[in-house]
Amino acid sequence: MNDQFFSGLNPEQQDAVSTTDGPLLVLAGPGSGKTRVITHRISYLISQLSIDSQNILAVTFTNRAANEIKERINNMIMSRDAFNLRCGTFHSFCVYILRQHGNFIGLNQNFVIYDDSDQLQVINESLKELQIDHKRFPPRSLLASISKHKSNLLSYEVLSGASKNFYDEIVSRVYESYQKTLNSNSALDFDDLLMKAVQLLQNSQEIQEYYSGRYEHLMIDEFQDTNIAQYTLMRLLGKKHENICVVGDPNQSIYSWRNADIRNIFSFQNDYPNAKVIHLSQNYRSTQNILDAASKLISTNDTNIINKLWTNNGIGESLIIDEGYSEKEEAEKIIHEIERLVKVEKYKWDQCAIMYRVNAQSRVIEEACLSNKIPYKIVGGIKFYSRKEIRDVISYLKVVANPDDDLSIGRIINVPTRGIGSTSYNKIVDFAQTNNKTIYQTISEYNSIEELQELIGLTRRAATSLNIFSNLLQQLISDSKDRTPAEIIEKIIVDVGYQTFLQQDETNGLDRLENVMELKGLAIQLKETEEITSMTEYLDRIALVSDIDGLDTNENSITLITLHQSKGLEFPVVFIAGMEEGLLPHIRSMDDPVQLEEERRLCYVGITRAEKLLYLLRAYKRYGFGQGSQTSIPSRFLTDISELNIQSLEKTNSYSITPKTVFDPNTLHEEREDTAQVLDPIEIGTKVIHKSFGEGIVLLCTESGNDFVVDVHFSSTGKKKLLMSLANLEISKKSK
DNA sequence: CGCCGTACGGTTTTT
DNA sequence: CCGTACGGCG
Repeated sequence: MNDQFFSGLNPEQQDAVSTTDGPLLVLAGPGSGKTRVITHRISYLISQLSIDSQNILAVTFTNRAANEIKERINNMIMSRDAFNLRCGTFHSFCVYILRQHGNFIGLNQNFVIYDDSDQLQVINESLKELQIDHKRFPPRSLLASISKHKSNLLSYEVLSGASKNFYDEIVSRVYESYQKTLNSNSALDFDDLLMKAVQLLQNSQEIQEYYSGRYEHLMIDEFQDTNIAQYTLMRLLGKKHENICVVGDPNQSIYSWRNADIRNIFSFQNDYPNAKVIHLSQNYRSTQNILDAASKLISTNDTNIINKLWTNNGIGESLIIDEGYSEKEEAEKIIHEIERLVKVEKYKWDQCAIMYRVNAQSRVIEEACLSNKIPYKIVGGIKFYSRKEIRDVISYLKVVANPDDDLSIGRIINVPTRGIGSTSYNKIVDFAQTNNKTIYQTISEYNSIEELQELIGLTRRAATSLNIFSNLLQQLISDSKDRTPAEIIEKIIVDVGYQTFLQQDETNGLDRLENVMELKGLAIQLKETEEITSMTEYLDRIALVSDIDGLDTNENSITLITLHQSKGLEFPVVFIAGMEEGLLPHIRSMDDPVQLEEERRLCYVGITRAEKLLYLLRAYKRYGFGQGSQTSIPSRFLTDISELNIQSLEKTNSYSITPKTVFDPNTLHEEREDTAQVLDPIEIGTKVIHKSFGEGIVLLCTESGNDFVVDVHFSSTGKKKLLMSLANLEISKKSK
């Protein structure tokens, strides 16, 4: 029976699956069957050792990975039992225990989760209050510092008075104000989810006893990307049984910027001296050529933990490195090569992936897909939840779930416009603050127009509007008790008048309404598929699961994805675009050797996603952030692997592969005449055509660096200032 | 109070 | 280029 169970696993993998007593550290290279080990291990525990599946906790890095594991296990053991397995991210697990037992540490059970932009808004408000210049202390950087403290489980109380320098002092002050705002709004940010969960297990004897024995077996995937808070949580959860299996690859650690701490791997060995260590180094995914490139690249890192990759898959095709003149040509080359692979080599669209360092790169590639009619999907990057209309509706939902959320109330109090402007709003906030109440408490307590006028000092008009708003909220909140999220969204659209409000926007109103309808559609879908019926469940789900799945699964299309998100995936054909200094490695990481090594690991992750074919592309010229296009230097990562067997694409229409091209990154790029890029000033009075504004007349044209600023009067929209290199103005034939 | 205009700034990666 | 923030006017 066991023989059958282990068939298809190599001895190390078998060892990793069946070592189920005590701590286990699995150090596994890319493509070594990590997920396989985890799924087999869980199945082994359930089917061979008769462990009840609800006593197993498996932690993954993304929800996508969790779903994959669940699905595979369902297929393996075909029992409803597998359904009880708790498998998901640390964050989702924390939400789960906090919703159940958060009250033990005084947490409001209806807490809402704040996302990145909520956090920034709170920081900005804190800066105003503390009179800190947001230019000298950029909110993003303050937020990163605060987040770092939180990941290390440092509260502002602990921190206060310990500042070593002025910046630290500012951080700790902002941290305090920020945290107090979150607390009074009953809101948790992503770091709080972990921090409060740790607090819960540490501070409540009762809870600690329960949870430290609750899970007989603990499994953590992508262990190299856990932070201190997560590590602490692991220690607490595994305290009684110590059956903790962690799987990771130090060379794939790419989230230190999110406070992941690679030292967790060493801590594990220190904290569990009896831990067994298993190495998995055989690669089942890629060809030897691809692995050689990966090994060569990663061996350039000083902190590389040597883990020579090997495979029985054979040498495979050579790597292909090539250059486009511009990022546009880079994209065209990729797309044409994919077309060739599909037509000639019989690959399928969904076997091909294009990876890049920053989301912004996806746009040109997307355009190339559109113009060549190539089916594609973009993973992540879609800022669905950051659209105004979506944020508005979600703010309503958050308030319904947790009326204490002042931030969300502030967002909706005058949306749709109902006559409560900033002066009135400030009066309300001041009044609420001096009386130590939340906004909702204030407006529902003093719920007559007269009271609002007298106590808060509002005008009659504002007080009337506020009274209506207050009643509206109370109605929504009481309605939500026996209604589904979808029904509440419908109420917001119709009864609250959000639809009418959107219809005033003549240009995008319909699109925006459609987005809101999609949000409602998601609520309906989640009710059917995951039985999500309460508002908190719905909001938790939206906050925790970033990718809108179900939208593009099973679709036969190529994949556009950032290198970070590609972790854990594999594709027969992988293209990495933008192999340039400043992009990969990213300019913000180039002056710090530690960050530079992480960039190299990131590239390593990308390379090792490829099964059969790997293409590394760069552009000779690329549009910079400032203006105009700039020539770029080939990435040092190309130089790292330049001695290997490498070919390039032939510059014919079909871009077929040239055999035996010797590669030298420094001679690869060709100087070429600027063709369309030469900019000439346009004479005043010239008639021009713009893609979206239509016809117009040039009023003024002034030089600005390598570029020109053109003032145009359009018949459609009037006067506009445009940057010539970006505007794509076409000179109308009618003018002389 | 609400609308419209202009000025400005911003781009790493994400649970 | 694009979205947001803020100031002035009706």
